[in-house]
Amino acid sequence: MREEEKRPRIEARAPKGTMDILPPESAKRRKLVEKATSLFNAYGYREIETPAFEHTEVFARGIGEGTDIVQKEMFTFLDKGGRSLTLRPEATAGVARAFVQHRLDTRGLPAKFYYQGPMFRHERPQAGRLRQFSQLGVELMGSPLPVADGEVIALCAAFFASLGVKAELVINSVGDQECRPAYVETLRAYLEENREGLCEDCRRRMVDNPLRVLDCKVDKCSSVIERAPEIRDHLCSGCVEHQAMLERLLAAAGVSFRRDGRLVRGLDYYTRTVFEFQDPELGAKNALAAGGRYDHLVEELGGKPTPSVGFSIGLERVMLAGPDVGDDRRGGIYVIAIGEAARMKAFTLAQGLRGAGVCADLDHLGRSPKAQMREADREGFRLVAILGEEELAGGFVTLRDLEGGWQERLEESRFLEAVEERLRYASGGA
RNA sequence: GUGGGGGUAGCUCAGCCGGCAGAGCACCGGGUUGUGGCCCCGGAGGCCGCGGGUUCGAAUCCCGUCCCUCACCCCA
Repeated sequence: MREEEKRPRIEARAPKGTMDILPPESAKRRKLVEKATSLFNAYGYREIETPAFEHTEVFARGIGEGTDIVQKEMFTFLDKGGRSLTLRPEATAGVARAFVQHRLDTRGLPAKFYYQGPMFRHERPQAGRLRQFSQLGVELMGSPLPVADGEVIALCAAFFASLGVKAELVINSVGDQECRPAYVETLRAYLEENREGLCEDCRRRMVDNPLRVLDCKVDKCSSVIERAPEIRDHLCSGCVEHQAMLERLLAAAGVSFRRDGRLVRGLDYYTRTVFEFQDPELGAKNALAAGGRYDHLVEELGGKPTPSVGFSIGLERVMLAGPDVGDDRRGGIYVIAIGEAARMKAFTLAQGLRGAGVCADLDHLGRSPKAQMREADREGFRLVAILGEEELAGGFVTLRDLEGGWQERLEESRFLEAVEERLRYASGGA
């Protein structure tokens, strides 16, 4: 005991960039996830779970050695055999790896998966950016056609619509292996000529990833960027047609969008379509969801060419956008015992209710009737069962409705049926 | 990795021209020998982030340090 007092206090705090999800919030998140996954199911996607960490090469190869994610944002560690492992910074590379490992192409294409779970990036946290965060997403693998892009984008739009979240869709094409290399060279040459007008970061970027200069928000660069050659004017005919068809599909589906030639995503695997759903009111971290086509990722990881498209939604960011996941209705029943004799009865009554599938709780602190009542109210119960000397003697239970305020006496034999009846009107239950 | 703001009760914050550590909300109890919310009364709850310095005296001034937060880069 004395020695324990000398030990320094432990830091009872979640690590930087991580957070605990506490009750009212946790229920809201759960509802949001359920809403999303049932929507994914409705579109024919089935769940895939991949590990929270992979061999580091999966991400280095898949996402791209030159990306910020791989260069500075990965949680990487060695296992006891000296093998390098990395906590997944995103899900697509792992899904693609699983696709290759299990020869999922042999089950018939396209393969449609959704996933949900924590991702990890070693970054400085800020609003809407955490080191551990949750993503929900889908992958439609094996189709090169614009209808695949159109489907996943429409699905994502439907998700935001169902939550009443305003999310503005921005799309672009980053070209493919046929036209992008030439464009990148054109762009690099242009930037080289105008390096005087670029910030330091961009001078560095133009060497290993010129596309990202287009994303720069530094004022100094804006005039150079505005006059820069646009990918749109350098796409090959295949990419032009793909983009045009996608836009027609979106228009036909009633999905509105904005084209932005400067939208460039930070992952190297994207080809042709890239898109983001942005919340203009959310501030700096305004991308609620993002995705695109990745026609060569599966080959890159050792599989057959498998053109694919997908997106992922940032759960925490959607939560910040104030999604409508329905009201919390009162439900369930709290059993109040008055007097010691009644406590035994209250316990068995609660057990009986629970056994019948009714949400029921009771006092665990031996508190006064008033305190039990207050507890029932605070915890959001719809009904209260009251058991006292009178009830015990008369063989009945007093049932009170906390929402309506009325109360009634019920014969014990008819009690369960009556409770179920009342709660049915209250919809759902806690 | 770079810059700004901030660490005082569970939460949101006041106190900061040094002089007894406060408010609102939340929590617990009472007002109602067995009845919630509203109201009234009471109670509990603090290494004033941590370490050092100045001073008779530091939440307050100085130095260091850690942490949180917002923003940049980048990203969901």
